[in-house]
Amino acid sequence: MSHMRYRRLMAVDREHVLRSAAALLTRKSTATMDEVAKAAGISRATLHRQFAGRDALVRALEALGIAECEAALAAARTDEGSATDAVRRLVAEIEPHAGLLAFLYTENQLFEGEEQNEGWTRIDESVSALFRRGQSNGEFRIDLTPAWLTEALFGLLASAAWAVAEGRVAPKDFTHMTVELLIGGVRRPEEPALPEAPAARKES
Amino acid sequence: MSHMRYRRLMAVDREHVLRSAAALLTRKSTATMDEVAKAAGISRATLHRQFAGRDALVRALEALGIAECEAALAAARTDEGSATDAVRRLVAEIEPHAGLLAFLYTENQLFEGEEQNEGWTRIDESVSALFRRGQSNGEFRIDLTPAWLTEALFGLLASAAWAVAEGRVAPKDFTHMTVELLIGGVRRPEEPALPEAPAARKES
DNA sequence: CCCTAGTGAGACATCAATGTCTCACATGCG
DNA sequence: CGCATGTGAGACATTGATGTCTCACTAGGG
Repeated sequence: MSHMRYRRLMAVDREHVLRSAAALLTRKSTATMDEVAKAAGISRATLHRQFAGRDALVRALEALGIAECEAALAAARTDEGSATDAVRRLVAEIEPHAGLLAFLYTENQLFEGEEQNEGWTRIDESVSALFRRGQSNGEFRIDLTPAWLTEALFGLLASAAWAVAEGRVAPKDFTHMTVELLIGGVRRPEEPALPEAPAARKES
Repeated sequence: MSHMRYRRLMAVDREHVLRSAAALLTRKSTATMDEVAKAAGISRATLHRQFAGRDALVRALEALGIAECEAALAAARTDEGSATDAVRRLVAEIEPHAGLLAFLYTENQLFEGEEQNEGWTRIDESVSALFRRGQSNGEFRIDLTPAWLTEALFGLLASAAWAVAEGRVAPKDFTHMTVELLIGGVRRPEEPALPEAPAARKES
């Protein structure tokens, strides 16, 4: 935005185009280049000037998703405090971009080739490291591999994004539901012989 | 299979075609009708005689997935015993078909229309009922809605199918990882003041 | 005020997947 | 041994998305 003034004329805001495309493709992953252009408020010609083709657009979205994941990882400071809280922060940071993630998740075209973006590898390793840390310090169970926990985290994020988009869960519950299921599972926490037990954490 | 002999000539086994298509599309969801035909060992013409088009094929796969889910629900007897064990049985029953489920999951074309197959609705309700039962009898926490838990279950199944297909987790761990994460979450179960605590359930 | 860069609109060719058709062939049946 | 049925192979047209190009227009800079 801020650098827009430096461009001559009403140059297309590449960032805005990407956001629009992400929002549209999240809802309709088969959307046409024409639809993407209209959603961004530009013509197909201009869209094609920015992104050489649908493939280039998807790649750009992938890069955007990777950048946002890495930004979220940095902002969540996953190496500070308890691993549990770090996971909470991480999910909260990623939440706004879960829609894009869900879209990329289904774009298996990105993964079936040999040359899959190394960015995902780095992200996977960062998240895995977080789970490994939690296992090392006794917060997390050790019978679930960090690789699986990482997969599950992104899977739950995508599921939550879908569920919200479909109106099956309230958007405000996104983080809570994702994080709480991942952290604590569905089982009701056992109450160690307390006659009066708090049913569940009331905090919304 | 058994009724094959009743067909004249080497009539195409519709069931076999569906299975092949499911297996292929699970790996490469953009596979061409020609590829699907080759994978099933038949010609494109014959494939097209069985399924009027790609759309019809996907619909048939959807029906197959629904049927398998309902069969799994029935076999798991989700209304017997503890809800926790019922979830375990359900995941174990669905596991063999998780690949197909994962494919259908990404085929959002199936859901964006207005007329989405009511079979999914019935399945959702059955699974939701199971979670609701677990909440009613105190096994499950009540701050996560049954709708979300249902979404999460299928999301985790799809994630696990992907992770196995990509070789990130061992196929034999599928059920355990899915079920244990869903049931217990990632947090290590608290050990109520036992000096010598079993680290984690050893049972594989 | 003129010039230039960037845009929108549309025409046009291309390309891949698909739907449709024909025809030869094989196999089981009578 | 013919016949009928279902199949494989391929040709062909269609369709929809895409890539490419031209051209007029507009808005800002000099």
